[in-house]
Amino acid sequence: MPVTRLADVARAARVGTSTASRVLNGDPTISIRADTRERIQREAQRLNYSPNWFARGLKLARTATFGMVMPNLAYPVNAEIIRGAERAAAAAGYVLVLVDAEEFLRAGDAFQRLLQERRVDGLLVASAPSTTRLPDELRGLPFVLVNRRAPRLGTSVTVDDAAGMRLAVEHLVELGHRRIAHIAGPRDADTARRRLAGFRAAMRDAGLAVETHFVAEASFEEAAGFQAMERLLDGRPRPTAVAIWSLAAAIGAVAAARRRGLKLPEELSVVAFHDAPIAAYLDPPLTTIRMPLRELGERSVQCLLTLVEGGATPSIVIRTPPALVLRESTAPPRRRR
Amino acid sequence: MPVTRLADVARAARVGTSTASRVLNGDPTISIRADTRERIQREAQRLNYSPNWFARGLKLARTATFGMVMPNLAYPVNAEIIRGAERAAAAAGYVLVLVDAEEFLRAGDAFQRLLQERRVDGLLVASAPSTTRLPDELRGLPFVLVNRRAPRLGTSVTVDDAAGMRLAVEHLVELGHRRIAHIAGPRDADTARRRLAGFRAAMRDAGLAVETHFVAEASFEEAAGFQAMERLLDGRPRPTAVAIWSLAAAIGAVAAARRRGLKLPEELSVVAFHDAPIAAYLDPPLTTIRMPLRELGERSVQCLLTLVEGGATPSIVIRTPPALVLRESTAPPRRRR
DNA sequence: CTGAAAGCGCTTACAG
DNA sequence: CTGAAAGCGCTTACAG
Repeated sequence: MPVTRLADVARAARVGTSTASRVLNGDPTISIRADTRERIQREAQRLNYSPNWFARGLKLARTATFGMVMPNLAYPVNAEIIRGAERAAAAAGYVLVLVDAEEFLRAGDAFQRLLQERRVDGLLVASAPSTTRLPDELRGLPFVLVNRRAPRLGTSVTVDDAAGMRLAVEHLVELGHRRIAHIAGPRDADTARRRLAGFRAAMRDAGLAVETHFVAEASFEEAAGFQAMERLLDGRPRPTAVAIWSLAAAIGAVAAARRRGLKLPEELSVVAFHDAPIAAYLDPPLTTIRMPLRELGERSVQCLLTLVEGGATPSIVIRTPPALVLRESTAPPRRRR
Repeated sequence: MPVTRLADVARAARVGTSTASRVLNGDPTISIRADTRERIQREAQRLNYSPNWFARGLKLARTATFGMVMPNLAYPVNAEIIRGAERAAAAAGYVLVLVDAEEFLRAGDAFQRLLQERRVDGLLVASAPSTTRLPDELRGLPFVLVNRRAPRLGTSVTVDDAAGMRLAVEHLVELGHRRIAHIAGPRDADTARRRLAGFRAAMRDAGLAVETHFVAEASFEEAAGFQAMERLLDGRPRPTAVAIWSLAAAIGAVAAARRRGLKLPEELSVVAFHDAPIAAYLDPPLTTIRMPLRELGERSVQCLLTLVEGGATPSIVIRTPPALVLRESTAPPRRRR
């Protein structure tokens, strides 16, 4: 494969490489005869020229690449954040490179090199628990925290988790529920803490008590949701409804309720935080809270862009209102039982 | 951030850059006094040196990076392939960079540049339909098709889809089913065709007929599985069991059966191709066929590695036997009804 | 045993 | 209006 170099284009267009470079990069300070410019562009096209990325990167110390560190690539909810980020990055001429967080955090491994060798201009760090220490190699590299707030660490972009969970509670209250429980996420996940706070605030505003045994903690996975629901159902009085911090945990939780022989939604209403296509095909189809995740991805990239260009940017909370996706896992509580 | 260059290390160790380079890269042809070597290594360590990736890439025309084009990042099944590939790549000193197939195939967009600018040494192309044309920019770049067989295109690594589907059918036959249907994938997906072939072969070997209306086609998504199941259930005689080509389609299909009021597994047995944690939490928990997907990822990287090093490699079919994961969506058929 | 020098393919002051 | 030249940070024949 004979690769076309800038010199080839310049020769073909009968100009110097500097002129070719400036035309092809749209240098605004250049003044050049229209026909020369066209000749250069035509030849570049004809020879199918594209600049050698390494030569350019070496010269400019700039990669036009962002890395995105994502835990749980398998979680359908994350796909939407990724998609948003990819679009925004592409629009700005950047390539987005995805990195599995688990691999990323393993010290000494290949991904550390992404940073150490400055192969990316900036990093989007998504959804890691607050306790995670960012690798030292990150020093000096612009990054933004996606869906995670940690003021001491740096700029972050998050959605309004509390508002989302409030919406869930309000829906349940409106249906007539009073004994509403919450399956919360781990304490070290700030998203989880905000959802819990939103839950408590909404309950307070509705004049409802949150008994201690109405909050169960579950990590992200189905299995944890399953166990948390079992604990909830062991308590007395039993809740008539539960708002769950993640879709995966909700799927596990619903399985636990079913296993106990509870009829959903008649005997127990469930609403899950985050929506995904699969929610519509569960038994029962899950009522969910849809968050502006694509926007989350887009805005995160925009923040990173200004950081990379040397600007400063405050942390952002996306206030686009969450939406209730009404399906069949919520209903008015049974009267007495 | 003052970045350490090779020259800094060389100066600190009081050697030339060529010597430093050779020592740090473990050049086997070098002969050097042990203490000099140690001095160089010590200084590199102390100054926290890591080579500039662009300079090296420019010189060597080699990136130590593989790209992996993956459709449907959200599909939990893919996560396992990715994980396997990442591990194998890291073990060989390569970074694996994930690219969303949808973005990838959009012409003229940022990801084309990954190829055109030779930012990766090779490409893993996963699961695209057979009709997809690979972009022209791919010319000359080593690539392997993952989970897709297309001899005219190039080397591929696949699993034994037919054996997997055969296992599903045999399980159903053993339970006593005779009217077994199949929800197949799109005809343009070669994985789907092989699963269909495996289905037919296993049915034939069991002496069972496959009536035309016992094969329904569904794309990858839940919604398509839902519709395919409806078509299957509209036919007469009705199947007592169905083997489904993808987990997502199976989730949709089960929802359709449930919507019709069918009791699973008593009135209808279902087995899904591919396993994932979520399968255990569905209603009923899904019996699935577990394929060696991690191995698929690993072997694909190994193939790409030999390709990149200039070797030739035949296409591979991984013969590791698939496993039946027995859960609660399969049972003997009801007698008469 | 070790180092000076060329060159990978760009961009960009600088000089006409 | 345009081009020659330096230099980004490496690696590697080549010469001692």
